[in-house]
Amino acid sequence: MTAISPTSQKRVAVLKALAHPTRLLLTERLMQGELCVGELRDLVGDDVSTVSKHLLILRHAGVVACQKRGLNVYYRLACECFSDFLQCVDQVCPPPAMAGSGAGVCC
Amino acid sequence: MTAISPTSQKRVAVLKALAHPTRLLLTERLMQGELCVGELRDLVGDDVSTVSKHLLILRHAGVVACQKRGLNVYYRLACECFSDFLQCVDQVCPPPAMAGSGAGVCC
DNA sequence: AAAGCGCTTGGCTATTTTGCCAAATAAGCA
DNA sequence: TGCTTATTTGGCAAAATAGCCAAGCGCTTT
Repeated sequence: MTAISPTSQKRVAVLKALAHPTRLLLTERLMQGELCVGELRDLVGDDVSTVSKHLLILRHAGVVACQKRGLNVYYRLACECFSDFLQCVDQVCPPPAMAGSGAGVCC
Repeated sequence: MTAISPTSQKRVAVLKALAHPTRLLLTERLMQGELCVGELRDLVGDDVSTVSKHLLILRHAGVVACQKRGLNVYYRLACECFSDFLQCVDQVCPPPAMAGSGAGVCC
């Protein structure tokens, strides 16, 4: 019955935000640079409203940030360390494609 | 409508496994060393069957591994790089408690 | 072999999440 | 001002997840 610490709560929020195929795809794509909602919708193929809600969740978790310019809202990563983060995820247990490539130091 | 890559699928599996307060707590605790299911149940306070199912999810994602010894099943982290992983999570956007401590390089 | 202990699995309900449509809002343009 | 475009919000039904109880299974001990 150990209580959950504020730090762990924040971790869960970030992890939850990224633990969805569409939201991870959006975030991975934003590593290449900012995009507006319409462009992101084309990328994932969902309804715009759905994409907008996914982006809200990512924003809420502090993963992405946005800026309105004219009619468009441009989204970008809230921090550049995201590629390091993905490398860490892959190292927890390397994905099949990378197994044996030496990329994962454990498992 | 971009398809999800096998690598991203694996990432989602890992992230999903950890994106639950109880499962994150279990995993954080296993950083200190292996424990059996009964001990982990005492830690989180849920029903044993619930804990067992959480552990199955973590095992399936490759986060933890287990070994049966006598009557008990002992769980441990599948790889030692997990503390690095947590640091990465915290850096995506530092938790309130660590904000301003210099621990997070971005946001 | 029978009973006890630790864990897992099956099954069920409650809760949460997802994703669509429709409507509302905001900003540029005729 | 009114129209069009880009995005967000509300609301709902479908799907996924969580957590409890009960039953099953494998070891160990007697």
